[in-house]
Amino acid sequence: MGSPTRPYRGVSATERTARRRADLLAAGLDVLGTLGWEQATMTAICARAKLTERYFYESFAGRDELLVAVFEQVAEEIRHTVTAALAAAPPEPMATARAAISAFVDLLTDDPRKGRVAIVESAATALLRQRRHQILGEFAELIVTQSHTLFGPAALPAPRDRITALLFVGGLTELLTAWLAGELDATREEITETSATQFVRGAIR
Amino acid sequence: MGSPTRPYRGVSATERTARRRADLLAAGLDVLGTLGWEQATMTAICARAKLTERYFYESFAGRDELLVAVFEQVAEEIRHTVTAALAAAPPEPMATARAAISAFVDLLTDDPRKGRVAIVESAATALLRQRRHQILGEFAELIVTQSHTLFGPAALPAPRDRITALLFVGGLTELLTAWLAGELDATREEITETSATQFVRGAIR
DNA sequence: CAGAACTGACATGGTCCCCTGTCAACTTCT
DNA sequence: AGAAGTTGACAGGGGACCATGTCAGTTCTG
Repeated sequence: MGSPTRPYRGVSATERTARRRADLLAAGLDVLGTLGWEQATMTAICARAKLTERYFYESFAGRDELLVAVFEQVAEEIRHTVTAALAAAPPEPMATARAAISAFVDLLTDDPRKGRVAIVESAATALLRQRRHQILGEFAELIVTQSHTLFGPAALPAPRDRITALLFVGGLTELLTAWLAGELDATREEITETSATQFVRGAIR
Repeated sequence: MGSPTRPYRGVSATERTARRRADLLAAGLDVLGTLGWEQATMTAICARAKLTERYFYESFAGRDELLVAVFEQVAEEIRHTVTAALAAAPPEPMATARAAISAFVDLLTDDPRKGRVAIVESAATALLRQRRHQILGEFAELIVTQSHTLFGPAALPAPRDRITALLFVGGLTELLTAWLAGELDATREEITETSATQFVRGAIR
């Protein structure tokens, strides 16, 4: 059974495999984001996608590879949303921080599955942790850049800029974990406002 | 085969089971802290402890229960070390923060297995995450208390005090993850100093 | 229309680990 | 010394999931 090459039901071969891949990713997001990693088995994901295991291997080498792909899809969406919010915000520290943070929080709360995948389940396996860690590092880098453009020479010098940025992104994820779990008696505004304040305070010399 | 009740090789029954439990915990710390959660199977832990699976069930209901116990043992050690450092430090903000943070960092670097268990592997399963999260909350609470005794009326009001504390403990774990993995080009002093500064800055109105 | 590709449902073997059970060797107590 | 408790080594059933295979039915192509 080689790769399919012919159209079927009016759909080309490449489009069919692409569609199946997308279905698997959607099913993966659904299972991982609602039932968690322990339940996110190949069989369960295939069942939810209404596809056979054979089509799993058509697009992914194994379970981990799909889960990483799911996570990266969410991460990419976050990155896109946040950079868009950064671009749209007035070039003033508090406003910029507020815009970026609330765009992030909105994304995670609008679709709780993405929130859970991005923040909770992304620490389940070694491979996922590795990617999560790497992406958090990229976000920290983004924050470093922003700090320097916002504050210029008043920004922290290296390596304190990066240390502070890591402290901030890591803290934000833990904070949101607690908040999304309902363990923190605080409003959305208190969360974003306090976080933004902490960022602005911490990013200057 | 009920619970053992007689001495054996000069050791009482309760002491023997306690010893086996301790051996299993030590083996669990070793495997979890060096090979990671995926390898931390009951069989592997029993093999390292030189005990049979039967003695596993003597002290623990299953794999998860032992791993949680391992984590809590490390957490308890951290709590003890940090509160001792807090008590010994001069009652001045920067000195207090420095003392607590470097005590924490020392513990994690002196025994890297504990570092990995406390920070990395503690997010592996749902049960572990739950405990980890809960304990991070307790540390945040500790920070809140410290802030109020250190800064008095100048400390942040609720819920901003707690938000900031969660932001800080979460950030510290992520920061140390990156640093312990060697991905951060910074010295131990830069880490503790920058973290302490961020805490002191963030904890006041 | 006939043959080949494609699809979905299902089956099968394999692996790993959990969990229980057996048994011989050793220690303790009577 | 003999009976009973304790220990370590190992065997084996059971379950979950992975990975591959079979097969009938449908759709396309020549």
